[in-house]
Amino acid sequence: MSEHATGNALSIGDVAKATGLGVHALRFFEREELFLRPIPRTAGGQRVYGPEDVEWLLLCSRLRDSGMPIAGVKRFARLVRSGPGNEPERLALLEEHERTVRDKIADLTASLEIIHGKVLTYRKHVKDGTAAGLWSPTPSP
Amino acid sequence: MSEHATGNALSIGDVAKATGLGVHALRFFEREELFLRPIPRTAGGQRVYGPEDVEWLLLCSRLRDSGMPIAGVKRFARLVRSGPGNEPERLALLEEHERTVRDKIADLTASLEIIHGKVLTYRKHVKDGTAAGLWSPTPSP
DNA sequence: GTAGAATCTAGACTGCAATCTAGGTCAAGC
DNA sequence: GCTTGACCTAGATTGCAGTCTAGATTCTAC
Repeated sequence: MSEHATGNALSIGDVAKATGLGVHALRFFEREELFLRPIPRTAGGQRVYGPEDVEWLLLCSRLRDSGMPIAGVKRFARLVRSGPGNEPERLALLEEHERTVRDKIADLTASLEIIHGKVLTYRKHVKDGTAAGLWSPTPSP
Repeated sequence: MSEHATGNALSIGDVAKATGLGVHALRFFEREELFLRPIPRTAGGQRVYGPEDVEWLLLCSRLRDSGMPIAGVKRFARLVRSGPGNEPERLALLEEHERTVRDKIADLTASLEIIHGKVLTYRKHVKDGTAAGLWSPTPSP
């Protein structure tokens, strides 16, 4: 199934390579109903994916990596699966997630500033050899 | 212990309020040796914290919230506890964490761009009423 | 036609980081 | 002095998100 694809059929291993997900994760996602359609099988029962499944998985990975829980992806998948008519709900879900990602970035940036401040302090003290007694959390340790 | 502090003694509940951590988490942190010193106790066995413990916990929270695992915080605490002389190691640990935080922010920003793109697409289609058929992961769903 | 790689299922297991439980003890206000 | 709320320990449990196992089957290449 990996070779000279007659068109676009992909094995689970191909999809794993293409998405960076493990085969276990792909089967898990299917159990969790994160796909947009029932993945077809060969006569022998092996999964046959199409490129659109890979596309979808890449989006799912983005959502997951940016902190959306499986349950959120599942809700989005369910909306998409249920066809046209619920676009405002999909939009709301995405907007909500966008907000949480922005908040996350803001939090990380705030933490980064503090951490970077510590780094600068330590660099200075290590360079000067004046490091003794360094520790108290702000702004020293 | 919460009232008119004679100086600065804090109960576990006070510290929980001050740091946003739960009392369970504070006891857990102590078992994990994340503190810079053994927390003293009253005659009756109750923990007595000082403001410096709160300061330290606030830094720990920043490190945790920015993705440093407990084991990392523990290593840092151990370095600080073991006194002057290892500042270059502390610096290395903080620099390493700073790098991972920057990477995390970069990843989130990349995801955010994709998500925001979807949001824009959905907004447009919902507004136009042309939403039918929207779904394929890039750039539609 | 057969060896070896890849895949299948159901279900058990992992790791992290708390969080909660049970069964008490302690302390502060009235 | 007593009630009520905060606190104590040790250990069990939770939740999330995979990840792995075992044992069987299928597919691919020679």
